[in-house]
Amino acid sequence: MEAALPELPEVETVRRTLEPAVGRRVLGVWTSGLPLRMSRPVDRIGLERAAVGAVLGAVRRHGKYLMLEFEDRGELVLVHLGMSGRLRLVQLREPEVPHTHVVFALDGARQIRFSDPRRFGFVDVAPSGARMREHPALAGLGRDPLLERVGGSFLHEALRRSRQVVKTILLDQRILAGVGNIYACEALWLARIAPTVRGHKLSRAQSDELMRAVRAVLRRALTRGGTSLRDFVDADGIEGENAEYLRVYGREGEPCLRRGCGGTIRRVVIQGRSTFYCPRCQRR
DNA sequence: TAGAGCCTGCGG
DNA sequence: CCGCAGGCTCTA
Repeated sequence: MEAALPELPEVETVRRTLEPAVGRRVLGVWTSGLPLRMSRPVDRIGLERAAVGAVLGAVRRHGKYLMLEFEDRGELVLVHLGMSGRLRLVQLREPEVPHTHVVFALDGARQIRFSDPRRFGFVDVAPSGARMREHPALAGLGRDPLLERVGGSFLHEALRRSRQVVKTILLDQRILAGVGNIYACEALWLARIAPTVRGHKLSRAQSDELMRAVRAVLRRALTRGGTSLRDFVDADGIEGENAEYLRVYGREGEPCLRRGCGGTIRRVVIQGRSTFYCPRCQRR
């Protein structure tokens, strides 16, 4: 079992752990100089303009994106954790982990540090407030299932418009923001829908059930996210926690955990991603 | 719209 | 020691 990838619940957990930094002033910004997502360099000048000298006003999230908002500034700092990104609020004296790429020095001998071995994540500057969506990463972002009321009708409409299989649609951040590979698998299992079904084949009732399953899976993971993060320093802690609540992900060849099903979990590749499901109880 | 590419760690 | 892991962007 692998450690939790940063999907919506993990990102929300990170957001909460950053809250104590609100009210602190940014004294400086340091960058490693290495390029991050898509080999793009970090805009250090922009980060300084947006943050240095300002007081952190809020830490917000939409989907898998984090936004650091500052008081009396027209820009915010946008963070995506990619696959292996970490954003941590630490004491100055805490040793720096390898692959640290951006550090915000705060008053009170604290730092916010972004580390990311694979460099699939990024830290960038975006306009704050209503103009936030001018940043290309946020422009087409869909609805956040935990921040907004998203009904089955919304999902049903998106499914009807598409010729893609349902799992691909769940992963489309332009529709629902925050669902990743693991929770897409988990939600489909919970809703008893096979990942390979074409979206437009789903009934309104199935869409309702799937939307409820998405929320349930994300909420459940979020309640355990705090636990995972506390155990985070202790790397083994996360894995145990993860394995405990994942019903299908990573369980190829193992028995389906649905009561009375008796099926065996299968792995298929959809859109180049491992997809786990039970061919017995998840309807095609 | 499908597939390549980005990247490092780690499992086989 | 090769190849898989995967979120997102870009290209054909």
